[in-house]
Amino acid sequence: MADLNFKSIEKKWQKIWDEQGLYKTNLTNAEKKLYCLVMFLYPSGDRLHIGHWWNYGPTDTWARFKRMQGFNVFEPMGYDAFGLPAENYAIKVGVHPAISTAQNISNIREQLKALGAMYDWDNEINTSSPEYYKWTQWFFLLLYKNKLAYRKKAPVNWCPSCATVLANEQVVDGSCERCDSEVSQKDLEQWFFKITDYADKLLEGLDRIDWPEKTKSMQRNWIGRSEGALVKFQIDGGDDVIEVFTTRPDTLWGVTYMVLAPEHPLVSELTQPEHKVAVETYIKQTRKLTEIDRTSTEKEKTGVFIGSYCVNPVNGEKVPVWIADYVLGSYGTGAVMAVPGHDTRDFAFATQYQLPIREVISLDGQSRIPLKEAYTEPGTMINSGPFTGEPSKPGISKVIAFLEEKGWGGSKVTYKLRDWLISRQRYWGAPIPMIYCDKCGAVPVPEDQLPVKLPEEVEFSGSGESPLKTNSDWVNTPCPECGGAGRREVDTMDTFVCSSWYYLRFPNPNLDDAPFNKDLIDQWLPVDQYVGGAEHAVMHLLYARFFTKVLNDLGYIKFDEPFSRLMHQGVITNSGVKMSKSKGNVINPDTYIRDYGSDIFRMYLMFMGAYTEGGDWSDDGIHGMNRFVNRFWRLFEMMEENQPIGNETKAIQDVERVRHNSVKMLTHDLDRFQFNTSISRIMELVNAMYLYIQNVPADQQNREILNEIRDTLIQLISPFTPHLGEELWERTGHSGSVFNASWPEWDEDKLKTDTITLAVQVNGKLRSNIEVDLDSEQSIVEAAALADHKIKKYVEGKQILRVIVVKNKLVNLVVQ
RNA sequence: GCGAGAGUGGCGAAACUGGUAGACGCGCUAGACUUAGGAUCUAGUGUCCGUAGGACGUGGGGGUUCGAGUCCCUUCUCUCGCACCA
Repeated sequence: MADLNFKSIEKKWQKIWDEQGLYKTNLTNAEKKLYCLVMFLYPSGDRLHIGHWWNYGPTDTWARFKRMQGFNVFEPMGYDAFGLPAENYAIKVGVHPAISTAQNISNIREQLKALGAMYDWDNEINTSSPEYYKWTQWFFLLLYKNKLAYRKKAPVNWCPSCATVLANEQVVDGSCERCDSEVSQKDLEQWFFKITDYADKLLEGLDRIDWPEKTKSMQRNWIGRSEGALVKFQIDGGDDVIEVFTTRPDTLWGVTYMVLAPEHPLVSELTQPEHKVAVETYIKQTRKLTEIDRTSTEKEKTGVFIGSYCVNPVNGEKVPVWIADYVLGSYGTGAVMAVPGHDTRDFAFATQYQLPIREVISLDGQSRIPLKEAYTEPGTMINSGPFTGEPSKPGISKVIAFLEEKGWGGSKVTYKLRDWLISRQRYWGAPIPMIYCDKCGAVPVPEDQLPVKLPEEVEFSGSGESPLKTNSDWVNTPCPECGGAGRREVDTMDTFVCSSWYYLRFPNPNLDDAPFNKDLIDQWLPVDQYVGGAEHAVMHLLYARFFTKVLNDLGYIKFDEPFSRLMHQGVITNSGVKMSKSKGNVINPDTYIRDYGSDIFRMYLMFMGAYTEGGDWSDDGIHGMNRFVNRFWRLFEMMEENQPIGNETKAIQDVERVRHNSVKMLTHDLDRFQFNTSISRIMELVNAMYLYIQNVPADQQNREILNEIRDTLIQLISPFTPHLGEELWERTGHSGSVFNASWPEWDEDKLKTDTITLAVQVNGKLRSNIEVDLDSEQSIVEAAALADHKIKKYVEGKQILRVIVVKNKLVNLVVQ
């Protein structure tokens, strides 16, 4: 047995796996199926970095472990291949995105193979291939037909650097999620998916899935369901009605003014001539503010009176109408009834502009006028007409009923969630399959004409005009309805549309008459284990759930949640800074893989720390992992050269105990993605083996048990170092792949020892250790503890008040 | 500002329902084998004082308990998420 040559064994086993099709999943058998999916990757021109390995390596280790536990594991990989970087590259260098993407994919596929994962390469998918995006377009039409896709002109988020609009989810603190540029507002006619129709379903489903609580709460937060009332305020001396949404209808009697968002449609109509200049100036100012400035809680509240009044329906009072930028046009009705006595924002505004503050809720029914701050807690309704004296909490529904009865309003649920804007003014995406005809309007492309292929000949300007516009041959097409002159939609779809359904495609990536095979995916989905970055919490993960729910509603699939269990890998930083190409601090794994091999590198990553935590990159310990894996290898070398031939039974028991303990702990830890502690269990077993082999002569060493432990060791390490595992499995005379061998079992009885060392404490402080029989009675333990010579001096001449015995753990003597 | 999570040796980190803090590893020290070793093996390694043996130790302060890294209160620091949502 020669020194470990990882290069040759990696190549050797990758070739064998490939030839034997070891990782081709038999999808016709869904018994004990396990669909393990890691978020697919964007094929950029860069090499895979440490973050990719951190994402894919451990997940593959987990999948291999599950396979050995007897699961029929399906672990596919694909490419989220549409997107801006390829197009920006085309603008800069002139290489067509289709060419650069194909090149990147073929490079990345090679790198992925070096990782040695169990990917089923026959099931690879590429979202930019016509065979795939045909079905992305089909989904668009499906949503369109079901009134879940619509076109409207609306103020939308515009990223000047990406030269396209963005969905709300892609705007982070007023900046582009992708490039950090400040996002501005533009009025454009765009396509939306009606995800808001699914707000309640998206909320409800969260209770049924095993996801990190944090992610679920982010989604709940994003959906932002809020229950309250809609109240109609008639304009004084006019026909117009201002509708407001409020969660506190119980404070209706405390309204002293009304605030509209500056962009509210009634503003211009209600502005009186003498206020016009001020109002217009204010609106202009608001426009200039970025979303961040406008929604900053730090900012002092501003606003102007527009000259009109409206009437509070419950008491007939005239209240002035203001506009203020703290009221958002996009939430609720874009109008707020201001109750400064019981809302901190209204209070601040009223104080600023000396508007009246009225008290209508009181903790105990006693008035505290003048209020020093808004009282926002529940209490007793006061100065509230017929409701005076009512407790405010139940008062909410009573007032709602009252409003309904009078026709002044009613109950209402509002959401923060907005419809998903999917149009992008870019080239490298799936074309939206719509045609505009002067006679027939917007006409969907008939399904049998899909895919609407991306034309190759376009001009990439990056100007913000859709590049597809520049190919008039492509744009001009007959209207499918009337045959007259039609024009194709020139925007493409957000790439999040492509990734909203890719997990459905993997089992049947080449199906050409449907996006997926219903029978097959009803058996194989939902995904049992999904792994990916937490940054997708309210984007991809919300959109994918939406798609699944739509398909479920329309009867296409049986399940309504795509990912049963979700895990987020942590982030690997470099000196505390998140790695990114733009910062130029990306650590390339290539040199490590060259020096140590993919197995050792993967295992070192997993040993660094908790998977979900991530951590700061340092290669300080990689040398130690190299040492360990070589030590592991040498153990086999030693056993081969100096074959154990005895049947000694005493010392071997210690090794057996470690073995069973290692198997037990590792099985438990691996299940929960606790790779670092799993690895330390293997190390413990290796250490125990070394001790044994070095202390017991080979002619006495228990041959049979050692051979068993040897096999166990290979099985335990294989998910971490798959190439090494296979090599050792073969060298120790096994036929077939170690990944077809079953995961070792442990025997609880083997973990026990006859005697056990107990800690002896006096007044809670450790003073000695005693040896007693396993499961000894309290009286025996107590006597043994008192007999201990070290303990004697702590107890002598003192009164023993209490003796606490924790079975097989410790004894604590409480003395005075 | 609100919410969640975290803070443990020189370093990466362990510790199940409160029960011997620091598993496993890096680094370091000593020894062995060596022409040599940045290889390997063995032993040691929380801090302080020491001869046995002690004292102190999980961000700080307080509490509950026979016993607290773990539970409670308070405070500091960091990370993440949300942030005028009516």
